[in-house]
Amino acid sequence: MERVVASVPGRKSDTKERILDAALHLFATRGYENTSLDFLASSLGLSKQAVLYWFKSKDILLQAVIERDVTELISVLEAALSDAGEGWERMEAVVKSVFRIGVMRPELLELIREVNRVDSSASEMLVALLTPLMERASQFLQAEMVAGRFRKRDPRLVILATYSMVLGVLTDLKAMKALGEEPSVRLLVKWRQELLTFLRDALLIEADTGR
Amino acid sequence: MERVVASVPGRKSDTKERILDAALHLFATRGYENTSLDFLASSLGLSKQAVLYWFKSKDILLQAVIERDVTELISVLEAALSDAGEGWERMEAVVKSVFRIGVMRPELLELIREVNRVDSSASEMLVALLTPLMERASQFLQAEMVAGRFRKRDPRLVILATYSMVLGVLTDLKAMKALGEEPSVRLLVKWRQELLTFLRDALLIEADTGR
DNA sequence: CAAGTGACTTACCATATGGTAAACAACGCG
DNA sequence: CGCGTTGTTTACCATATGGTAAGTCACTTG
Repeated sequence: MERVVASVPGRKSDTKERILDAALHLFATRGYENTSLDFLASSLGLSKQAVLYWFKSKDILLQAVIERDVTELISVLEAALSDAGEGWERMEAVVKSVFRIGVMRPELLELIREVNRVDSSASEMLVALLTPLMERASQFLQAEMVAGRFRKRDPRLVILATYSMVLGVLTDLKAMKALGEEPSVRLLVKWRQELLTFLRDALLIEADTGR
Repeated sequence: MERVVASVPGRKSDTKERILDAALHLFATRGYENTSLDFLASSLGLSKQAVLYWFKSKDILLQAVIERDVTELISVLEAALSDAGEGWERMEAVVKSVFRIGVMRPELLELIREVNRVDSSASEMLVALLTPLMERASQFLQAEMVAGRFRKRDPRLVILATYSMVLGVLTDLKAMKALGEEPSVRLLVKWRQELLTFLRDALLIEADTGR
């Protein structure tokens, strides 16, 4: 409806990527059902059919967004889960990674929330993508517990709780409003620290790691 | 589409309540945009116009659901926040209340998730309803911190984190699937206990309350 | 018992939506 | 230069959706 960049109809266009970008943004911020192909297309200065040329259906578009962006997200987390040192350091690295994403590309996290909600083949895809990561995280936690560094808990609960907490702090903006806070980067930085401490107290077994 | 109970068209019908019940259920499980008035009505054996007779628009229906059900939810929490003893006991009572609701009437919590997401006047209403409760909870936490029973944290973060965590454990079923768990009451009871311990470690200052 | 009212239903409608079919423009290639 | 390919548009469509208007039917009340 505004962005009539009008790339030459000829060859080699970056349209596909631009559609994926817009879809990520709109699905995340306005919701999947609430984003029509017409709206999405015209926000790029395209007709709906151009979108349907690249992605045969809306559902397939959603799947493509997930495949591109969630895969990226997961690889970032996988990296954090592998790189950093032992025990708490590693846990901290993962949480910090998520926060970094939450600040720089909040739409990625909102997309996950959204896909988790929508009833489509896309959500199964998300589960399939997420499962190995969960499995790795679970094994990490279990190892830490056996080593006596983390309190013994059901690792799956720890994951789900942490996941919900971090995602919640980063995406539940409406709830923030009810708390009388406007979300800002400054606040998120502060809360990241507090949340890490919160998690540490909950997980780590006291061994005066330098309080 | 099936439930053609056919109450007498005459007087005094419970239709209004039945519509609210169905709306709560469908909005929570299928989402607001994804639930058409036609579908909702026919699930009650009514025509769409009967629904529009009681509620002038879909948005107003959503607001009515919130007004009826979220108010109820909040009063339950208010009660938990007032009744129980001091310190951790009270915190525990609140969390247990939420879990009780999550087990017995999961739709109530799912509705909150849903409304938090939908962009409508309804979400402002939710914020308005939730704000006083948040305020009370915040004051409670602050008092506990001053009294030296709870660790000193930003109360709003504690609320948001706890809120997200509990709601997440209770509603993020898809995430559970990725963890290889089918949600069941048995599991929830177990996780309620674990989550409480998790929270206690994070919040309570050690004073050997009977570890 | 006639008029009104409460609780619906049937008819209807404008609009939005996902999607199909076909035309069309620019380019690369033989 | 003609011709297929790629990317895109214009036309079109069936269906779904929220909502309006008016009718209907039973019961209540003056």
